[in-house]
Amino acid sequence: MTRESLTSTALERAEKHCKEQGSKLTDKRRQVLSGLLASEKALSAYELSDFCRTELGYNILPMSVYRILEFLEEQNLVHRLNLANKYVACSHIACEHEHSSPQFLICTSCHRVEEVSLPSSVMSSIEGGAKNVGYHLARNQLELECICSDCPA
Amino acid sequence: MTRESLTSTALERAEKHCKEQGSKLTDKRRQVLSGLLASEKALSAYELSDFCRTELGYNILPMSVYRILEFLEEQNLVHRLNLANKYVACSHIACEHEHSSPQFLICTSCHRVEEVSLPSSVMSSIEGGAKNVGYHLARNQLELECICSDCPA
DNA sequence: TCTTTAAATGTTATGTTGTAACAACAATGA
DNA sequence: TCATTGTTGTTACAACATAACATTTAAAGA
Repeated sequence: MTRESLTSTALERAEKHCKEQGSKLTDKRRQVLSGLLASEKALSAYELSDFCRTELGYNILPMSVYRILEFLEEQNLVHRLNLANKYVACSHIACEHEHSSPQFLICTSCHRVEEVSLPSSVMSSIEGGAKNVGYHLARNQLELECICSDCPA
Repeated sequence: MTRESLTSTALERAEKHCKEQGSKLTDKRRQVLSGLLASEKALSAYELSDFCRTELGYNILPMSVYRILEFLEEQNLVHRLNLANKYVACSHIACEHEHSSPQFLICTSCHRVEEVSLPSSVMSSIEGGAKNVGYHLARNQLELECICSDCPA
């Protein structure tokens, strides 16, 4: 599949998904999501606003991007990466696969992101370690600073 | 041991550590480190500047705090938490214990931080998962959003 | 000791990221 | 149609971070 058809498939799925949730994927929201999909990496709200304008001709101010990203995150269509203060499109929009606890490998050089599934023993081991000191996980999300195969070490 | 004596022990160790590295723990650096130790939680550079001034009477502008935190991080006396954009004093300054890969449980409510040691199998399992998709870890540091025992869920 | 040099800190300005508050507009249902 | 709600536009500002240069302090060598 080409990137374009992958993106359009993802947008169809996203629209359907929103409808099922009783909300709507408006034009602006579709534009923001398609921008994030097209960029193929993690972007800050400001970067995404720029990308939408310069690459796709969509004029969306950062303030709106923030709001729309918040909406898309509630719909599980994008993920917020707190480690990088950036957002990525969920890599499972276009496939049927249902993800459990999202785990992200973030390239600190080019900001490409790989969404992986580590063995559940990892998360339970971490959760156990936290419990030992009286903490419990607020979020089942693992974010790791990495270097990807395209970037020099 | 009281908190005060723990802090002064930590400061002594820190000074010794710096000397061994051929650098110096100056007055300002000591003040910043003691502020972070006294706060007993993770603080941003601006929060730490405030804390030093209002709680300890040390007047250090944020710009200097940033520089000093950078120095202290190089010395492994403080850790930068990218997940929270804050800093914590290393919990191993005052003890002999040498830490391997630092792993932090961060209370998203009160910003108390627990520095733990998870079984090495966890990190190697994560590293393996990364390698499978052509990534490798840039930093052996795990940061997790938690709720601590003092805060309501 | 004096001088030179380097290191540390002070100061000001500015860039970046994120949010608050309210206005304007659009869609929906009675 | 009108009222209600949801979405987007707009402006202002708060918080976080760094750049550039001045000043002070410490260290090292003559």
